[in-house]
Amino acid sequence: MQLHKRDVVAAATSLLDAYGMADLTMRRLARELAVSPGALYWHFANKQQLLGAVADHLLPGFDDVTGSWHERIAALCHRLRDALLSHTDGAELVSASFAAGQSAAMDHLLTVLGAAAVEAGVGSGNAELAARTVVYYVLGFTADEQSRLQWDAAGADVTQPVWTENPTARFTFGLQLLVDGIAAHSRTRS
Amino acid sequence: MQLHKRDVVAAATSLLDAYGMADLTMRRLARELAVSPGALYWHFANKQQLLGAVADHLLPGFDDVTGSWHERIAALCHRLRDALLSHTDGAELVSASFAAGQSAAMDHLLTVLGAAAVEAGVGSGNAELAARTVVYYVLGFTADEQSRLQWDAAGADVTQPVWTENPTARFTFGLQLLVDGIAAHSRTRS
DNA sequence: ACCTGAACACCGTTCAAGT
DNA sequence: ACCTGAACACCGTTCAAGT
Repeated sequence: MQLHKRDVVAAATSLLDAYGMADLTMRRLARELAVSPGALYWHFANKQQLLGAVADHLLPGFDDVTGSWHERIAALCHRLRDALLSHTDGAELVSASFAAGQSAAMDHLLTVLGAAAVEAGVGSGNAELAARTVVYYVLGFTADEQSRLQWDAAGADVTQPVWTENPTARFTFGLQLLVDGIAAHSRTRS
Repeated sequence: MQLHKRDVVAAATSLLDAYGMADLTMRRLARELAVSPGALYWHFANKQQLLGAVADHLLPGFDDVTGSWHERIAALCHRLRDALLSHTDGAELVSASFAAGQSAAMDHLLTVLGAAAVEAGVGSGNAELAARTVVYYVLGFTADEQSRLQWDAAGADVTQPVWTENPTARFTFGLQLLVDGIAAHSRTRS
């Protein structure tokens, strides 16, 4: 039976969920699919491209978000965080794919966030940067949160400092900081 | 002649500068130092710890920064960015070490930034998060900037989009956004 | 105390050759 | 067009044994 891109991505996703990024290797994935490692390179140019496809598979849509510009930013960020937290090492995977420019979904999110920033009154030359700043925050915060979560789940019973409590409330606070910053720049032209 | 931690870190730094993170391997480093790979494990528990030491070696001090809280934040962030840009893959290395909790220098920066946030009037429970948000921004922005810089330098003559011009001005703009956000939270208690 | 030698258990990627 | 088999050139880490 023929191997399709979507089968590879599905198998990679379940490997990720079960064992994490360190065990998401081309060889292990090939073994899981009962093909030779080389077979994957017929469908994907390299590992980065495959990881980008996995990232896009686990990310949600970002188009059906409505409301004022700051409501949209908040909703988009919570949606991104939720998706990342739903998969083992999700934040790490998406961060890497975003940095490598291999995630179409993240590029699209940037566009949608940029539009919200423009609506907030940020000059169009700076809107993309405002959008990127928001993305850096969500990825950084969530990667941090997730590594602590997974560390705890792995049985490390070290008592965490106060600041790891109420992660959602803390996430919202940091987000509000960015939204306020964008609002303060409403009168910035570019 | 005995191998010392500082020799290992120095050799690792020059390997990094010359060939980048992908070639900064334990085996290659051992070869450069004319020792066996196992020798490195007498001085460092693992690769992450060694990379953390390299990160701390290339980072500057963060204590002699004066001025108002927003001047201090700006100065600290510019100093961090400058250090990252001074070494091949500097942003990537420090990001990884920070995420892995292996950089004492970054932990210290967090403290200093947190103090500035407290002085800005952010509740002490949220100051650390404000500090982290600033760090996520600097690391994210600079990693992005540096990967484009290094790509160009490697001879890719693709015309970059408008938004890659004036990186320092763009960096300052994004930073201002965060500073404004922190200022807006001056009356937040925690 | 500090290091070697050699092994263990892997990697990503390429490519001639097969079907 | 799609895949196998086998190779190429590596990895990080461990550990008995040496000095």
